[in-house]
Amino acid sequence: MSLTERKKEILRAVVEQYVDTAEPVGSKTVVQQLGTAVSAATVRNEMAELVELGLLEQPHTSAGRIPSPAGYRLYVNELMRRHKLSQDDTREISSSLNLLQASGQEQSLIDEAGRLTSRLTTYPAYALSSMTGDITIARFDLIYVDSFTFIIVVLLSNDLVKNKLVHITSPLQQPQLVKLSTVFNASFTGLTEERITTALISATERALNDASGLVAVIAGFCIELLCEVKSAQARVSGELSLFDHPEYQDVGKAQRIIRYLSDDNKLTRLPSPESAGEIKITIGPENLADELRDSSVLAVRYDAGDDMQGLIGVVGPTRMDYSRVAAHLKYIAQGLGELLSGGISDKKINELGDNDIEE
Amino acid sequence: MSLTERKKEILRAVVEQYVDTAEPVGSKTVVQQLGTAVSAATVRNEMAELVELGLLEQPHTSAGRIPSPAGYRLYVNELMRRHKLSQDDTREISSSLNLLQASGQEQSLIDEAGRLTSRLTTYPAYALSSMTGDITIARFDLIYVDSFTFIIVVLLSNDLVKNKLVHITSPLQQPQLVKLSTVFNASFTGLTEERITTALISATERALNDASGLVAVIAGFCIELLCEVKSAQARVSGELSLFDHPEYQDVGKAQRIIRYLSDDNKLTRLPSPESAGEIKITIGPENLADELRDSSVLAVRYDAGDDMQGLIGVVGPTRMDYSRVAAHLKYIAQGLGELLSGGISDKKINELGDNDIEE
DNA sequence: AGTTAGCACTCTCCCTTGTCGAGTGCTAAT
DNA sequence: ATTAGCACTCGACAAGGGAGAGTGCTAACT
Repeated sequence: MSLTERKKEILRAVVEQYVDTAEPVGSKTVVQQLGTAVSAATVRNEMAELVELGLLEQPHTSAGRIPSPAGYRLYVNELMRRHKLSQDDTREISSSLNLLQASGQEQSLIDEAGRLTSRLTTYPAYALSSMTGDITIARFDLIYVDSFTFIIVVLLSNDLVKNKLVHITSPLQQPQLVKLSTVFNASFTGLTEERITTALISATERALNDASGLVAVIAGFCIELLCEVKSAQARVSGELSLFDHPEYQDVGKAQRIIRYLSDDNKLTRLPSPESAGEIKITIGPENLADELRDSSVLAVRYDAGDDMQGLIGVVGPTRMDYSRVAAHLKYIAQGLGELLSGGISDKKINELGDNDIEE
Repeated sequence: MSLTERKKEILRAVVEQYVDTAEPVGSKTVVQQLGTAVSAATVRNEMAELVELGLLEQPHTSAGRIPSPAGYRLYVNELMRRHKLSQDDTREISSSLNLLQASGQEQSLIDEAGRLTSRLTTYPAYALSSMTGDITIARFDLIYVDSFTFIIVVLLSNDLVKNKLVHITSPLQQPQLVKLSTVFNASFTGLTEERITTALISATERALNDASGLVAVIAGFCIELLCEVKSAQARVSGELSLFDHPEYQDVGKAQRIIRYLSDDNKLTRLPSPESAGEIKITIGPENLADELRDSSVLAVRYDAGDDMQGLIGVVGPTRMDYSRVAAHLKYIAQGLGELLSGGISDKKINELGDNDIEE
């Protein structure tokens, strides 16, 4: 599919104008936008051909043109210019992320990245993270509080610490706790969740001569932990910003999308790019999900060290400033990746070069 | 203010009909609703007087009547009949709460109560909790991981356990950690947040001969914890259900309320009942906040033991089935209170008696 | 052959007009 | 005090018409 240079310019003008105003674009407006001096009539002829090719659409006979999904696609693939983030934007992203980095909580950092994305793009954003590497228990401590109470503290291989206060019915003395913890450190560290089997648990029970079910409680806590940490975390933010856009003034339409986004399972099935830093753009009917048929999704992957990666994405109307949103996404993903993997808090996020867009 | 019995019946009929249909109620409809055999004309006269008294309103000359805020108030205070929860409802509440009780997380139990409230009432719900008693540190442990890493584990007086993994730049050996923890246990336990002063911190630093700022880091963590736990937690759920009601079809109006609810500070300033189990109903303009001027708020207080209490509330249109919502709220609050305070997991929540409504 | 001006045509938007029905307020009779 | 009757008011809805924006087509121009 090779269009004349002029057709491309007209298509670009229509897309950019329409993204800006949300009104069908007429031939006269295109002439104004276009640098080249051609008449409205010429542009009309060209636009008629673009409709023929399926790149533009006409809401009705005597209205201007709007881009079709295929038109957006072509625009995104070939015509889109790189959007340069403003100083304000880069500064806000860097400072927001660096601030949270200080407080240290991984999940809240990812959440914040989502919120930030939503705020800057004015569209709902979602953030997923998942662990790729195996997570195991690195270390195990039992703290004696009183004879009916102790605390389990578990250090995971990804440096997360989890704890649980346990009340028991039959008294227990400190030496017994120490023994318990020694055994657990010996036999439960370094194991992934699947390898903590019932066989292992009952073997441990026998070794410790435990009839009170204490071993089972502690082992259960470990399994729960490992499952929880391994499973992908999804968080959506800024759902309400949908209503700020004219295409979602219809409450039902917006609600369908918000409902869709609130389902974690569905989120994980959204399109995702092949590698870190790439941006995957899915336009209107390219979306498999019915609910998103007239919306577009942009997603970027971030890598945080070897054992963790995730996705940040945005959902909005097909009439979206793809270039601007892509630039934001890419910058945030890069920053997040650096913060999560390095943990080198002194290293500042640098300004970005250019954006690679992947189909 | 004493109305004739018939006026009261008419008012009740108008309120109940309007709550049901959301359409202004005409004299003919009232006659149908009313048991007594009177003509439409009589009802018209009566309704005209009720308008005079400010209890009913007329959207325009030739429309039916709708209740004014004062009308709702009178209805709630004097005319409302007690709503009996259905078996399904009580069963759903009990099982949802008991289920989460098992998993043991306090915050998530409160959250779930909010979600449940929202789902059952079909209105957005909020849930707050706050500690009334003083919270202190009950116990203090430092776990040695390697010479550059240790874990702080803190047991609070309300049985919460918190931890933090700390990386340090200058190496530290286990004996030093033990010493640190002994000193902290001696001087930081039993203190409320305000009593951890900079003076205390520097005194501790001197006592331990600490120049590395380690004491400051640990003390900072303690202060942070105590603040976090003391401050009220607020969670809103079901915001989107607003859109299911005709009075919030206007996106802007609904958005204003949702925005209002998303501000934790404002939530804590919402009206709250005097004592546990009472329901506080605030109708339309009785609300101080402008954003809620044409909505109503129902809130119930729950007590969970001596040192914790909270609020569950619901926001909806003034045209609301106050009786039904109040019954749900009261039942949920009672269940939540029992679960949080007793922790006696075997004791089932019993069916409720009657509801006391407080102005 | 590509480009342009001119012009009739089409369609939406918005305003006005007219009709219908629900519900009222008033009056006079019971 | 209650009721029947009746004129009146107002919103909802459909129909009609003018204005404006933009198109498609044709014929002339380069």
